[in-house]
Amino acid sequence: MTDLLAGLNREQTQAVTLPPQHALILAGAGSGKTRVLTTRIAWLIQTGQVTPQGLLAVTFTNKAAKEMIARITAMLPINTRGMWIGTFHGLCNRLLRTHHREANLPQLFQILDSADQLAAIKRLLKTLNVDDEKYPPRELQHFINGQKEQGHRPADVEAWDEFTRRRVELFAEYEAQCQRESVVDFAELLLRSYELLKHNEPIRKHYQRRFRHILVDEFQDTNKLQYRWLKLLAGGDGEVPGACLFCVGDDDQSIYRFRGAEVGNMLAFEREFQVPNVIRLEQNYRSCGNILDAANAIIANNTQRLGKQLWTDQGEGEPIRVYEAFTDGDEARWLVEEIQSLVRDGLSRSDIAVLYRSNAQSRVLEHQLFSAGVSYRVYGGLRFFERQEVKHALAYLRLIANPDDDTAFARVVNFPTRGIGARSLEALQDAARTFNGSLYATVSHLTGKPRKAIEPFVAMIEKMRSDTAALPLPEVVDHVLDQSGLREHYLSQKAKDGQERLENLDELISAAANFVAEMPAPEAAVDHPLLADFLAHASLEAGDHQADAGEDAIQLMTVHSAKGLEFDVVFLTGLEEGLFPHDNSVRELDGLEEERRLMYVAVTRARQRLYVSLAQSRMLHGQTRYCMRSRFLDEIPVGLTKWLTPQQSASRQPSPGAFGAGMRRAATAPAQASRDLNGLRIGQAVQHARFGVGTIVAAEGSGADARIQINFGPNGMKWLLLGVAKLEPVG
DNA sequence: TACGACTAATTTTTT
DNA sequence: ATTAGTCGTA
Repeated sequence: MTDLLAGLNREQTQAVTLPPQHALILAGAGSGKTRVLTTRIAWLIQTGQVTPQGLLAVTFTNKAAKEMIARITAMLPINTRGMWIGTFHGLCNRLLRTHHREANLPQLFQILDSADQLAAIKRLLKTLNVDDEKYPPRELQHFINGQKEQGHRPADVEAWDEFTRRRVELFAEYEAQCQRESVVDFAELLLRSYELLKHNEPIRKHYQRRFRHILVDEFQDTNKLQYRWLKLLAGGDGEVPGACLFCVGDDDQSIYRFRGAEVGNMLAFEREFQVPNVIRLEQNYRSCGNILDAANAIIANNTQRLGKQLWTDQGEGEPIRVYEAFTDGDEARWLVEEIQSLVRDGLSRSDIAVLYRSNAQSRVLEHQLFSAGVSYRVYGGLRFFERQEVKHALAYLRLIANPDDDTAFARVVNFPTRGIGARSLEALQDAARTFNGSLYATVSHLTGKPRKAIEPFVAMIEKMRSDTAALPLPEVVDHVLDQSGLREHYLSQKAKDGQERLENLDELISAAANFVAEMPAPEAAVDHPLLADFLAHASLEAGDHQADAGEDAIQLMTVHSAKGLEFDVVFLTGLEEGLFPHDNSVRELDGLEEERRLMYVAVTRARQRLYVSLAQSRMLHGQTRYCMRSRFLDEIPVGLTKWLTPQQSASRQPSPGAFGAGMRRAATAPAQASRDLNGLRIGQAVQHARFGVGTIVAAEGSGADARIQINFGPNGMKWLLLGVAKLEPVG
């Protein structure tokens, strides 16, 4: 028992060995959060306080779930199979498969990923003849998911205006369509299993009795519905005592508000459960002192915090290096040189990360890295199960498992092309609407030319199903690739990237083989064993975000995707107003605080050395933008930084004289900036007849298009045409 | 059905 | 600058 706790600090030990009560662990960046969580689980089991079956552990990503399982198995010789450790969605899927009857779903229901969901919505709008200009599919998708995440069904939505009323109708139509097609989207997995537990007392009590300890990772990222789901499972119910909720999170690292995460859940949890144990893990084992001090100083500017101060006993380490480039290209060139010199000094490339706020920034960086021959890896591209050819193949498999899946049907009915045109499909959609059946089932009701065109497709799927019924899964996939004509299509010259796509299709067969190997053999002799499970796996786990994990390459990623990772050296690029913090966020309520948390996450990724860089001008959307340096840069105490270039960019609160000619390097300063701005400078105060006094924040375009952005304080942020606006310099 | 031309949008992302 | 999506023509 003691060896489990070996090496833990006081707070960590306290958290791991808490008595069976609710607990909230405020775990700062790099404070050993995952270790505490997994050790807590191992400790609970080892001390006999709970059996592996009596425990529920929830994470957000499959990666985190896998790591948790791996660490637990390393600590305890137990079989984790059968333990309920997984993502919210994975566990809900499990719940719904087990109780599909009670949840009013067929056992083989399919899961729509976001792209499938969007396709389904587009199809819905088309059949209902809805103007997609007025109701953009993406917006509707966001609306529907947002409502579901609030726990709302169409009847629960308060609609005060015509627009919302109509969207609610479409929400209801969408639900009907999903039910008809036996498909379930991500939000629905959550909501459906929440409702199952809520309304089915025997099932609810069964799980409430079973789970004595519920542990939640990244609790700050939970949305409203997820929190309610947890409350339902953990809440006592009459004679059934409540479970212990052990929530681990960091309010300062809450960066997913834009997709529904509610940091407020942390406070709500503490209040509603009268949490007797709030433990702060503030000792950081990752970063040097200077880096932590910078992070602490930055996050201290946020007002809505639970409060935490990271510290380390590692010493202050190196200063934070700041580089100010003239252009984004210069920034990238400098970065590559610096990286090359680090590598020459013996640092391995995979220990270096280049972070940016938005994906668009990676292009310039990649270009320079590529020309210099430095190998790199970009996170966040298409994932395996999201690739076009893979989705096509999966669509055929989905039709075998569930012919009513109209999304899959529509996707491949004419791919590879088999002469089924828009007219035939329209006829089919109309007929399906009148017969209130699936596209697949409606084909037999068609007449004339459309029927002739589509019938062979249905026959083909039928043949596939019977031919493959008794085959093992990988062979099913192989067979489908051939019989559908997909392989032939990508083999032909006209398909672009054919070779690569064929490789991915082969990879899909391997994925199926791996999946089968990791699954227990199916009990009964059923047709297409494991097919539905494999399809669920494909939807719930889209595959790795990165390619070639083994290669020693520089890691490029957005700050968001860097959360949870750490590197010896971090380059944080594009520290400019408008970019980081992003313009769109500054306008939102509390948006700036979230951007600052993002900055905090970025800074705390670095172990040894942190570089922070910015460019005075940057190509954005094909136009050069002139930028001020980010306010976040100014929030780092001066004593912690070391400027590699003379400080020259405008700060947000300009001090008198800071922009004098003497501060600029005359020979190399970007000449356009002053020329295009008619003698005005970024950071300069100007007077406008209507808006009053403001500060020039940014400029873009040239000639007649030249526009400048001015912060008029209480009168707001305005973009004004330089040639039109009458501006007087102030001071 | 396939291709080229034109238009609009372009923060962050897991499941 | 780029890319996805729509529209009209061959």
